[in-house]
Amino acid sequence: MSQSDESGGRRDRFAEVADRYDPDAVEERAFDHWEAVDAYEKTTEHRSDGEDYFFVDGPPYTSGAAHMGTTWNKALKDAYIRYLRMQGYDVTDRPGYDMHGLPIETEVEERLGFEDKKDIEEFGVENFIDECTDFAEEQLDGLQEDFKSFGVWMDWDDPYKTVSPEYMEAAWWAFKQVDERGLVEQGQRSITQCPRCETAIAKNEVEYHQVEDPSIYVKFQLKDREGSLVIWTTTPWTVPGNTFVAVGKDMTYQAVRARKDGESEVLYLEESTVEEVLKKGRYDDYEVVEEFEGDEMVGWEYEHPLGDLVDHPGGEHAVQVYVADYVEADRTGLVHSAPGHGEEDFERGTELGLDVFCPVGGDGVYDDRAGPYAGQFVRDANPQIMDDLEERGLMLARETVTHDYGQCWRCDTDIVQIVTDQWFINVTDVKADLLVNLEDSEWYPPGARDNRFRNFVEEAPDWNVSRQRYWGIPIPIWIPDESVEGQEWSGDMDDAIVIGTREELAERVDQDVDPESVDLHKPSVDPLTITEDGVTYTRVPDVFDVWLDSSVATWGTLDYPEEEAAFEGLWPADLIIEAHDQTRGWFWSQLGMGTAAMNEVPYERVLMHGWVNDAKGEKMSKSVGNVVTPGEAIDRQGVDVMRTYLLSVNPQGEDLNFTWDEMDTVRRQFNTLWNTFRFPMPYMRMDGFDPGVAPEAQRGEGDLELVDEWVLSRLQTVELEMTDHWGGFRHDRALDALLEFVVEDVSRFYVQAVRERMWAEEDTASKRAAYTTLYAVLYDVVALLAPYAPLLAEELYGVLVGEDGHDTVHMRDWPEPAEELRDPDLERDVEFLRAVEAGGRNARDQAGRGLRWPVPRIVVAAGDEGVADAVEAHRDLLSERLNAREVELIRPEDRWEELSYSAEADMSLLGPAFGGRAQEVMRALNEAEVDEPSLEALAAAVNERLDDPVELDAEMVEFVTNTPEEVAAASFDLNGDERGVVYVDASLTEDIESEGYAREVIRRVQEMRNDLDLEMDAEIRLQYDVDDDRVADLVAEHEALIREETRAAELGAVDGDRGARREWDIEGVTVEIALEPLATEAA
RNA sequence: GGGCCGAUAGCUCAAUUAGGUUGAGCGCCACUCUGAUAAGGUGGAGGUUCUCGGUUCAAAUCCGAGUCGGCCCA
Repeated sequence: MSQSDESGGRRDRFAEVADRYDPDAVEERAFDHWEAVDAYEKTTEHRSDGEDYFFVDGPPYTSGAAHMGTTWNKALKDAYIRYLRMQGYDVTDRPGYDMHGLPIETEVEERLGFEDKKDIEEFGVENFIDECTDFAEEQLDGLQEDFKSFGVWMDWDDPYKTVSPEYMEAAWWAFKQVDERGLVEQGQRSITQCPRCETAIAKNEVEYHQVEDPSIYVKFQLKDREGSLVIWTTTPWTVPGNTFVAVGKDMTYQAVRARKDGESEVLYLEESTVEEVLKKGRYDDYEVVEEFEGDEMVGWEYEHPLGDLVDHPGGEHAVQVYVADYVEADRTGLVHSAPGHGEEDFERGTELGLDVFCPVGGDGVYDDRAGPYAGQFVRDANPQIMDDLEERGLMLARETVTHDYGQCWRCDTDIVQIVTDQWFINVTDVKADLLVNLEDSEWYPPGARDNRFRNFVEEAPDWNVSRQRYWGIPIPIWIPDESVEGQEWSGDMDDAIVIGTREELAERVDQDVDPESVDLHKPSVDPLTITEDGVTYTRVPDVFDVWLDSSVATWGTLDYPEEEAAFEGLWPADLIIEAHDQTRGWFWSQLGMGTAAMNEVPYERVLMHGWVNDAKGEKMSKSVGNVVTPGEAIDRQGVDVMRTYLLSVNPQGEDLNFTWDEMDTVRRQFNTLWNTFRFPMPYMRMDGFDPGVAPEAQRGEGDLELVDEWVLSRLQTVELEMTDHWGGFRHDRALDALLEFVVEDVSRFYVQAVRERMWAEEDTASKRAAYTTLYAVLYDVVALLAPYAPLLAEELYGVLVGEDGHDTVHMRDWPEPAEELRDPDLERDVEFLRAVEAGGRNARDQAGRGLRWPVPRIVVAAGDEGVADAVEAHRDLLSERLNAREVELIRPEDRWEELSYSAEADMSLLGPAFGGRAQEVMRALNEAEVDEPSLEALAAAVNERLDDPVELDAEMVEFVTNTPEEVAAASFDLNGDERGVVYVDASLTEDIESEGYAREVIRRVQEMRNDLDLEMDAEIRLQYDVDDDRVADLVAEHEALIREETRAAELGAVDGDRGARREWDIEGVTVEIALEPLATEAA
């Protein structure tokens, strides 16, 4: 940090920059600078009067570290926040963290060595919640440090946390709105339950794995007719709960008489399954007795297979056959249905008005109604149930099957499907509103909304928001305390109390509560009771599904309802940015909650990005070992390169395949960028160039030359394009435009073109014009770069402005293109010229004449008017770029008269046509040379050589263009379209040789200067001897040029042995060069 | 098993909106250049546009069926 000063790493304007771009050094300096000048605070303050822009951070879950996907997400958010600020907006940038939920509970349970809920109860719920809080805060700190290290600017001092009282209040408030709209209800649902965690878990929290389960075929004996229905199941433990058998309405069933060991019985099976099932039952043979359509079987009664053991409620319509649309024609085509377990069974059973019988508790253990199985864990009871069926002669076949089965995502316990009381938000009641509100959000990419999201919303079931756990927002429902005699809740929400705020809580509960300081977690609110109209209410014990927490983030971010002003002014969110997995996550939960609570979608724009996969497009996973962490990427190439790489790919829904190669490419481009900045600094410093404090105002000042006007015009065009791309959420394309401009236009063309002007020792108007132009370009480039590579941009901005300007580049306005500097015609002309130039270099290459040697002339045969006009208008530039004394232009309608044409004969056509004269004609053809490539001219030339004229055919000949001696030719094209030919006359004259040799000498001197590590403007004593009198004279003609280019204050013949000396071979001539630096004047 | 998305040069992507000879950058090879030097210039190799089938004078593009990868759901 030797170069830093008290302003925190900002250095003098035009200070010397390192030879190479060194991300570590740059980033350390920039971070220090930010801290020293309070760059973040100053930037937000700077925009505090701007138009509001309400961005909402989707809160990452506080378990686990930031991975490359999180990094991409935060880099995107940071880039847009920076960009929007540069556009003048006052952007809300409060980060958030999702801190409740089962994942953290299980982490903590694991830490404490807990097995199940009983351990938690013993430990104490309050203690457990404290542990969860500590764990979540610890994780939050880690994540936040990571995000800061990515150069992300958000309000790190004041993140919103889903565990804070004001945030939890936001959830309560929303839930109360939902209740007031009549959309809250308690109800039974078939849910996926983790028997270890003893809670419902969301379906998207279920993971599937391969397990081996029983696979049994069971006979259900019919009551009023002979025979049995045959059903198939992999869950014998659900057979006690059997309430009906489902058939397919239009499927065909057969009654078959099957024989085995001399006995026979009638079995009912779907027709296509008969063979297979009877084989499994080892029957000897069978005959089809009768056929039925599914709906003909409705109402058939059967004996419950375990009816004698289990306390099944039965009921008038139970234990019968019904049709259901979930039946498929496989296995047996008859589906054992237990509304107390399966989801489809439940729905169909409820529809049919059947009692729901679920003799299983939340811990997966049978209750007393299960008779002999009571007290057993359901899966442990499987063998006994199968034995009982066997004993009753009902088991047709008993096998095992390996299939996918769901398990809890946190503790890997196999789930059970049971029916329990849960709390729901009835989103299905407002399905139409959901679909209307969804249209109010604008998605990038648009198809994600209209296909994937809409499909999901259309199919979405009611939202089960209750969890029977501890670490979450308590559900704010109080119902009559049923332990009090004479009180029983009606199940009607009108007879329940829903609390919406802390204030309301304090007002209504029987106990003393301070709304300012109350914590809303279970230990605080569980003991609170409400007594109204003689009825005492207690809170339901459940907590919210953690997805409900983040669904209120748009108002939670604003501390609503505690703070009202911000909500009134800002809500709904202008923009959210998350990955495509959130379609069914946060994008959905917010739409659901927003619609249920306020009938609005809480966000106006969605940028939906993808996931980061490995180089082959496969998911990064620890077990596969293909994970790349952000830390590794930063170690290898730095923060700016990593960010810019992540921001260089399409952000709209597509996954990113992470490759080091691509990241290295960004590094190389930054190196070029770095060199582009480095190049003019020494000159500007030496000349004391002062761009003033408001460099924008200087654009176009001084004697601008064509290239200056051109590069300024290109800059305006690039700004236009970039702004356009940013507006369409394609910042990746904006980045392409920027880097192409920097690398192709500024570095490879403009800097090349102004090199000589900057090198001039005297203070010329031309040099100053080059300074102001390049300065203006670089000044805007740092701004355009800032959202992508905020640290590098900071460093380069510091080099450009020193102590002037803003404290940080991020306070800058996004560059506004200046129409008056934009000249599309000029840009197009230069494009043509660059094409011509490439052709010229190609031709020079062929002629073996490097750019250092001038050529007397080039001739451009323009293929069209556009090229011709461009060459005409900018001859000087072209002659300079191609180092040609003269540029001749041949317009498309003309022909260069120095070309001649000859022809090659096609003997396969000449032979048949001319027979014996073919040889003679061929010779004449090959010798003929004409001025224009026409058949008439050629025929005339040929016939001149022949005694008897012949008729020539166009097919017989192929024209060949002959260029004069010493002339090389190359065609050129633009974007693949051929636009003409460049001819380079590479003939030598004394004049040219003189300059060529002189430049060869200069080049060697430069190399020696370089070897001596001389400062750019260090003066030298130069001596040389040329071992060839003619060449010596030629070189001597350009001594002035040599002095100027090599900063040789003294020039003469080699004398003595002082200084560095070296012998060179230049085109076969030995040249001895000696040089030494002259002492600089006293410093 | 279902929905959505993707597959084009070794890599990253463009060309798909009206069907008309598949392109760029990077990488690679050869030559060249040497005061931006971990650069610059010129040339070159590299493609069954995932596969199969269909529509069409003509398909990377439209239709159908698959394969592989991703997300979500079962």
